Amino acid sequence: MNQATNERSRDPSVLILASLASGPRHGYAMIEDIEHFAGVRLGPGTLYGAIARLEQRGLIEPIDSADRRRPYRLTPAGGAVLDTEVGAMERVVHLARSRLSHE
Amino acid sequence: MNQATNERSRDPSVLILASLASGPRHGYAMIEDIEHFAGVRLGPGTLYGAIARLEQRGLIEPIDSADRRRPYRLTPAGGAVLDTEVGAMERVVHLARSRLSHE
DNA sequence: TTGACATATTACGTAGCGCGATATACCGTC
DNA sequence: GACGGTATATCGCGCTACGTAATATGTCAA
Repeated sequence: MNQATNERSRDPSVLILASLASGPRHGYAMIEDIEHFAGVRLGPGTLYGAIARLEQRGLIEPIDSADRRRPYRLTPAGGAVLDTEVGAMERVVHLARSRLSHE
Repeated sequence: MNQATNERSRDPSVLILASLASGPRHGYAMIEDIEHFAGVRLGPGTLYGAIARLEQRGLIEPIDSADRRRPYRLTPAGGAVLDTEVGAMERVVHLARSRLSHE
């Protein structure tokens, strides 16, 4: 049984990249950061799954830490992808906005 | 073998809603409209699958036509959802932009 | 010590995407 | 009118990522 009244567009990967755009963070901190700026609280599976995929794609990378936290940071490639993504979203946003308004 | 170098954020459902925001359209016309404004050409399975789900959720509805085309239009609920979605995307876009720039 | 919280890992079911193959109707052209 | 191409939609299927929940483990305060 999943969510039924579900609104899309909280694409975990983009949210993670956006979260890391302000500096390195570990998973749990991302959860809270994302919750603040996007109003979505990602579950652990969702988050760490997405993190693993992003790391595999070379868009984020872990940095060492003393404690058991696993901080990550954006790679240059990750920054570029985020930038591209954001540009694409922006275009859709503007088009939808103009279509919605002049209707 | 699926897409590997895949960039997310071309969420078919949002694209369809955005396409219909300028007036009724049938599936095939959406494919081309979306290709123009988003640069993505959705495959038939992707498109008609998403259309069916949107209809089930009451966000779009079919209108009658003489020929074999099946035009759809946004329902009020669909317009509202699109508006909300777009607002959410916009917030993420702005945040990511500001984080990317001042870094 | 105990209990609450922070943090991460794993397992699993499921939905939606992406692709390809297949219909069928329509249109022009010879 | 037959033929080939395009417009338009349907179906089936694999696969991935999402979502949820259960579990581990470390940390800190009382």
